[in-house]
Amino acid sequence: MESRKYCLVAANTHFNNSQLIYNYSGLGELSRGQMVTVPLGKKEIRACILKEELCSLEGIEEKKIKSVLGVLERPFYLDEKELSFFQWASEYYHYPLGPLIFDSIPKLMKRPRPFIPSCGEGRPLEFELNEEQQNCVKKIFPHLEKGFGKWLIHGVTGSGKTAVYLNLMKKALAKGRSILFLLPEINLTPQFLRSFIRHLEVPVYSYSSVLTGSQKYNLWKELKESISPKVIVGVRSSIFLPLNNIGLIVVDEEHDSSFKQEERCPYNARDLAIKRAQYSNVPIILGSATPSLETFYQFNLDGKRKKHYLCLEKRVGNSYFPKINFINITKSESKNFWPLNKSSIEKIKSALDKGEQVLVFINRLGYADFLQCNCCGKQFKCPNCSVNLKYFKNKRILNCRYCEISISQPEICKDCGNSHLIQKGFGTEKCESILKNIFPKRKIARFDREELKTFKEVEKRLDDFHKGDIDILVGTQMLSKGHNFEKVNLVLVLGIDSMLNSSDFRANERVFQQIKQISGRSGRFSKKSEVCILTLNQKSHIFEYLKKNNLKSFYEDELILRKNLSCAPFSKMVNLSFSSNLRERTLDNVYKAHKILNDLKKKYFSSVNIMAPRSHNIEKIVNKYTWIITLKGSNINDLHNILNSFILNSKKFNLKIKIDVDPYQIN
DNA sequence: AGCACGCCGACT
DNA sequence: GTCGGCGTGCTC
Repeated sequence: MESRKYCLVAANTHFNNSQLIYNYSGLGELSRGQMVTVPLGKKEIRACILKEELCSLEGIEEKKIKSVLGVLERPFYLDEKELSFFQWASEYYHYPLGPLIFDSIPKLMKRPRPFIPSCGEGRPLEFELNEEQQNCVKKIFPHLEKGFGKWLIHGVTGSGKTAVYLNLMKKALAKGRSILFLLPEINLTPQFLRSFIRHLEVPVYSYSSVLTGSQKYNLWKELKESISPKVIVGVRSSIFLPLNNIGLIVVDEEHDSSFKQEERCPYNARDLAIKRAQYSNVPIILGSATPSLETFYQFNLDGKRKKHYLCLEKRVGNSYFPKINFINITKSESKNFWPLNKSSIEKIKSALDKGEQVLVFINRLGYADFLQCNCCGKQFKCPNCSVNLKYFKNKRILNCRYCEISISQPEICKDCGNSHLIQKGFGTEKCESILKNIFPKRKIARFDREELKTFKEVEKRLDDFHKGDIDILVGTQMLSKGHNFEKVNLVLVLGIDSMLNSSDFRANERVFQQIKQISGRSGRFSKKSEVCILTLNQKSHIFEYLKKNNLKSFYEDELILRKNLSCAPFSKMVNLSFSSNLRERTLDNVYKAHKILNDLKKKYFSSVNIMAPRSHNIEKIVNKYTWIITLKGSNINDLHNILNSFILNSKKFNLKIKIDVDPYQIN
C-alpha cells in the first residue's frame, strides 16, 4: 500500500488565505507551479501547487483533506520565476495568492478561436535622433546586457521619448530578447501601437481589456510556448503575462494613476514592473513628462541613482513650449459667459479668427454639479450614495456617478414646492452650450465619456477635429494625454480650483501633472502658443512654478511638505477600509480595529503610526458605508508585520475589510 | 469570498 | 403556509 501524498496549493478562493492542503496519491508526481482542479465544499475550483510531498499536515484533521481532481495540461503552469513573483506580490499587497494568480490567468476555453498578432513591418525610423535623445540611448544601451537597473527618462511633452524607446527596443530585440511595454490606457493612444508595428520587425501584441477570453487564452498559450523575440504593449494587467526571455521593460507615463488597480488586489503595475525587472534581472525604463514624486525622489535624492536620471528638455522639431497664463475669474463681469469670462472669450475669438482650433478642458461632466432649491436650500441627493446628483440638461436627467440611479429632471422642489431650482457648478456640457451661444457660427463639440462611449466614436471625433470640421473641442482628462493637434495654439483649463481644494496629499502633484500634460496639447507645431488657466487662486504657489516652468523647485518644495506630513515617499502608507451596509456596524468594526491595531503597536510595532478612523470622502456609496484607518511608517517590516498580525484577528470582524498598500487616493 | 442553513417577520 | 432578508458557520 502506497503511503498518502499531500500537497499545499494556492486555490482560487479567499478561504484560509487561499492556502489549502489536498491529497494526490495515485495521481503520479506533481510539482510546484503545476495547476490542478480541486473540490472545495460543493464546488470545483482551480489551484496552483505550492509544495508537494508535505511532511506535516499543519494540524488539519486527515479526514477533512480531499483529493486533487485532475491536473491541467500545459500551458497552464507557472515556472519558478513566475510563481515567486506572484508570491512576492501576494505578500507585499497582503492579498491571497490563489485569487491573485487566477485573476490574471485566462479562463479555460472549450473551443478557443485562433488569434493572430500584428507583425512588425520593420521600417527604418523616419528621423534622426537629436543630441538629447542620442545621449539617452547612449547611456542606457551599454546596460541592456548588464542585468537589473532602473532608469528614468524625464522628457517634456513632445520631446520624443517614443523614438528613444524604439531605438533601445530595436537593440534588445536584435539580441533575441522580448520586451514588455506598459502604458496607462491603450485605447486612448493607438499611435504607440501603430508606430511599434511600423518600425519593429517582430510580432507586436497589444493587451488590454478589449481582448476576448479566447484571445487572452491564445496569447497566454503562445507566450508560454515560445521564446522568440516579441513585444507586448499592454495595460497594467499585462505585468503578469508569461513573457519569456525578457530583455527590457518600459513603463511609459509612469506617474499615471491607471497603473494603480483599485478593485480586487490593489497593486501598482509600475512598482510591480520594477520588481519583475529585478526578478528577470533586466533593465527597466520609466518615462514621463511629469514623474510622480516617489519616482523623482528615488532618482534624484539617492546619489548613486542620479546618473540614471535622464532629461529630455527640448521639444523635437520646431515647436516651443506654450506660455502658461492665468485668468482671474474673481470679478465676474457678465453672468452670461459663466463659467468663462470676457477675456477668455476674447482669446478664443482671436485664435479662431486666425484659423486655429481651440481646446477647452474641464475635469467634470454634465451641465451642473447639482440642483438646489432657491427657497428652502434642498439639494437633490442620491438616495444610495452620499453625493449630490449631477444635472445633464440634454438628457433632462439627474444622475449619480457612483450608482446607476437616474431620475428625470425635477420641475419643482419636492420639499417646498418652489419652482426656482438653481444650477450649481458646471461641466463639459454647460461649457459647450455657453460656447455655442457665444459662437453660433462655429462648430463646437465635446470629448468626454458621456458623449463618446466607444473606441470608434472617440476615433471619429478625433478625426473630425484633425480634419478641421470642429473649431472648439470641449473635453475632460481624456483629451489631455498623447494627442498631437496641428492647429491648436490655445488651450483653456477650467475647474482646476476644485482640484486644488482637495484634501488629498497628492492634490498639488495632480494639479501640476494635469496642467503640464494639458500644456503638451498646445503648440506642438508652432512657435507661439498659450495655455490659460481660469482660477480664483491666482496666487497659488504651484502656479508660480508652472509659470516659470520651474519643475525641480516644485518637486523639491513638495517633497519638503511630504516629509513634514510623513507621507509617501518618506513613509510607507497603508489604508485599511471597512465597509458594510449599516453605518453603525461599520463604525463598531472600525473602532474595534483601531483598538486592536493600537494594542499591537504598543506591544510590538512602536514605529507604526496609526491614524484615527475617518469616513471615506464619500461615506456612503451604493448603500455601503466605508470608514478608513491609515497606517504610516518608515519601518517597512513593522508595517507588514502589524498587517499580518491584524489579519490573524480578522475573523472577529463582520464586514468587508480591504487592505490597500501604497494607496493612491487618500480621501 | 461564496454558499447553505436556519431563524424571523411580512404577506397572500 | 412560503418567500425573502440576514446572521452564522463552513470550506483543506
